[in-house]
Amino acid sequence: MKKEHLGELEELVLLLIVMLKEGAYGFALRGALKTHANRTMSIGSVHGTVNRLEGKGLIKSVLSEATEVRGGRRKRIFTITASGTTALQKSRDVKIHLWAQIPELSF
Amino acid sequence: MKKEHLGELEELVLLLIVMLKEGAYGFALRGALKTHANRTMSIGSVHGTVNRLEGKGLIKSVLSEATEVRGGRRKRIFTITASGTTALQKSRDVKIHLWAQIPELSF
DNA sequence: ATATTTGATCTATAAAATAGAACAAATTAA
DNA sequence: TTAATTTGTTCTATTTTATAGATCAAATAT
Repeated sequence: MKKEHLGELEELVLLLIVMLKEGAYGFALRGALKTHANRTMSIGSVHGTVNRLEGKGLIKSVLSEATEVRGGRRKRIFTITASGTTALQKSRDVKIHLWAQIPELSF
Repeated sequence: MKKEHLGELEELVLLLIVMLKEGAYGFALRGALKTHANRTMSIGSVHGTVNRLEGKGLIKSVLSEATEVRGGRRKRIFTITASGTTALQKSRDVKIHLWAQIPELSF
């Protein structure tokens, strides 16, 4: 029974992939997770998430050319797909709707 | 190693508990999940989530008195705690922040 | 050649999400 | 007064997500 909703981390990573644009690859995502969401994660965790996201068709990836920095290997660059965008908007809409009903949380 | 972030469903349920107020119990949550988030879930799933939330101290529960409707048993009423509210605000803040950086999603 | 650095992949485990059956208590009907 | 119905929670099992850490690979330094 395949789950059809975005996990919490999946949503974060999707958002970060859009934000980072051409710079969205493993280590960069890990860094962005830290600076933008205050999440310290292992690189394995990040790759587990993007692999899952790609398996669901919410993102796709291509290998970039190697750069000239010391050790700079080819990066796997991620970009969001149309269904990824839809999933993001859907989950955002639900939350916006719910928050709107709850003035008592002083949002 | 205990996870410290709100799962996707946990967040939804937390929000719904605040929204439903005194009416926040198992079946009502299941109904609200359907009408407000378009999620069809078994009652077992809902209770699994509230139990987890209570174990984390994000909500608490009390048994209400039985009502006089046919079969109306005592309900387990859930209310959010201070840390539950904090968790909700934290996760909301992160998303607001990220969405704000991504005008290209036409939010 | 061989360290060093940047990066992805593999393996294992814990936690979250999910369904469905079992159980319990109240009301209604026979 | 007891069987059926209704409202509700709890228990058990399984799948999917989340997580860390080690391993593997390729590029630049020395």
